[in-house]
Amino acid sequence: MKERVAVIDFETTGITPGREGRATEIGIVLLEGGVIVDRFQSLMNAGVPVPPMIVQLTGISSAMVRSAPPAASVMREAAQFVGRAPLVAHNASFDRKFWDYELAQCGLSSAQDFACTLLLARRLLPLAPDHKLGTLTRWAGLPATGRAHRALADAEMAANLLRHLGETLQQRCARPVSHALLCRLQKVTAAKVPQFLQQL
DNA sequence: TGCCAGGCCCTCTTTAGGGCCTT
Repeated sequence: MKERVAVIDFETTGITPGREGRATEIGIVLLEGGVIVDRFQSLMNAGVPVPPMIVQLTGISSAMVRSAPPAASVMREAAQFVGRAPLVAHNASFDRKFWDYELAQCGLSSAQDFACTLLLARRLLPLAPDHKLGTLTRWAGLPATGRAHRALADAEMAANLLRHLGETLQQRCARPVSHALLCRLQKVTAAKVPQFLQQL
């Protein structure tokens, strides 16, 4: 995939954006031609405490968040860093909710397409034991990127997985793999993937 | 009042239910 894409991951205080869930950290990896060309990572302070379960999961504490830059300024920087690049995330429906919500908090919006490595892995790697990001990374023999459940390490894992999925797709269809093609593929039901690939 | 995610996918399905995946 020659084009530039931005692979994104949020750490948050909960599952649903709003009063209960706010972003605590964002990690973004810019990928060009399958190669990581730039990285962005920042903790962010949205003015909410981090629940103990989340501290245990991510290692991100309320004290760390309190001393971080305001969420709005981090999101403005993140939006500038991403620019017009299409986005990718693992279980993108989750990260998209927080991307849209946190951007809206500082008066910004985003219209980029989101490709989802979870949906793509279910279609292209059906034999994996499960489709968690960590499992897929180990199963495919992709490099370790650091502490799981930290935003930049998870974004790098998802970027490596995206590259692997691109290579897998390339082997199965004789045409260049683009973000637009991945977005089309993830909308095809799993059972119809062979037919979809054959018609390319 | 009490509860509280939601999109996707599979199947013992489609007038539904339950598991996966993200924090």
